[in-house]
Amino acid sequence: MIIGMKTDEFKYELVHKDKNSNARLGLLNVFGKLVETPVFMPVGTQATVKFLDPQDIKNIGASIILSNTYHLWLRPGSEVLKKAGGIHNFMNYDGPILTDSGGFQVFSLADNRKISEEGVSFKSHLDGSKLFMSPEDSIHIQEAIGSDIAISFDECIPYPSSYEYTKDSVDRTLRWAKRGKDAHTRKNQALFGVVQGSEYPDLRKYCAQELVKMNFDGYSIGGTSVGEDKKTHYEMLDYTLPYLPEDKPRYEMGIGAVNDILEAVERGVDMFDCVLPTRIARHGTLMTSQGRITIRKNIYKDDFSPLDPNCDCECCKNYTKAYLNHLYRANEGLGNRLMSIHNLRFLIKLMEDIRLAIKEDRFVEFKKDFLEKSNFDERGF
RNA sequence: GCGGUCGUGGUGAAGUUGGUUAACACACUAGAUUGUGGCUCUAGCACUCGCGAGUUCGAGUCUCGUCGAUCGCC
Repeated sequence: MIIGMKTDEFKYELVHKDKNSNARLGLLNVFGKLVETPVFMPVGTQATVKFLDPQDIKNIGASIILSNTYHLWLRPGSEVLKKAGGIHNFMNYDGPILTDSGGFQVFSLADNRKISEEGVSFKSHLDGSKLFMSPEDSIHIQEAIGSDIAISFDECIPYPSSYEYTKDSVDRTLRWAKRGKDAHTRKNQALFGVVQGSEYPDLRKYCAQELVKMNFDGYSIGGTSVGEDKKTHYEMLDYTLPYLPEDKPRYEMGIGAVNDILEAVERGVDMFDCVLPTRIARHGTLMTSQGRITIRKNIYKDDFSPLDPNCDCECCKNYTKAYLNHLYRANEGLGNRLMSIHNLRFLIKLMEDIRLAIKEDRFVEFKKDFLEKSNFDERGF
């Protein structure tokens, strides 16, 4: 907590705007806990960033993490989290936590879902039981979880979707946003609305403007990176960001490739989360200053150099590629932990560099430079 | 010494009454991975059935020999 920072408010402060782009440096006061933006939020779906404990999370420089309403609702359930005194107590992590609404999971991994005006019925991926989630349910669960930032329950539609379907869906998502906002009672929890609208400029604009009228604490941009090409992806941002207020944080959901992050920051996005760094780490793919390294390959079995000589993480400072190759092949938990730490640190360090570049009005050069030197392919990892 | 059983890829092993491209798993190799179902998904990888000879149109599958492993008996 910073002295003078109010512990009872959620506030975004625009610190500096880059002279040559829409990139912006900001400070987010999350009820007394400080988050510098642009920021990358590690994902801890089930009240844990897989393989990392809270000390690891702090050590890599993460200032806020993400968790998930759908997963925590199914297990351990709202009652347990209430009894625990909220997710911070439960997982022994005192930093800010944002919860996704569960909307995405209902659409991405639950079977037999049916969307109605009231909400979504679907089958649990754990035991197949029939469940139902309404926008109000999502908010109530997030209040029980006790996250610092809650997200409106929205429909993340596939790409491509027809204009007609998208229009209907946007209207429903807006009605759901209103209902969620009306159901939200916690004063010490911020609530973000989610802009949908697929690739359609007027629908993105409409959705953003209608949400802004409802005056949320921040605005998420959803429905990107769902199969569209990069050009379309960035256009979706172009169609959305001009309609979001300057004094509120903007969060693009589910983004973690370096080119996507840089393009979004350039357009004025402040917050990101993604499973990408941790998921690919567990599968043996690492993002480094030399480009992409697939650690499971045979060429690393006796390579005793560090994973990334330019990285300051626990993994790179203390261990060799050969050791990581061995840990991967032996399916040892330590490998998952070290490689997750590295990939997260890589992105968090990128965000630190981005913030410095914005502060010094050289973001555009920084971006160009980074992309030229990074050796990643067009996917951005 | 006698009798039985077995001998298939890096590994464990399927292989009907002998019949097209030798199952499957692990390992290995190469991909995938963006609001997380950690240990996932996709694809590839065996001129060959211990060795030699024979029977047959055709043998991993039958016969003989030989080498090796293993069990039992003396």
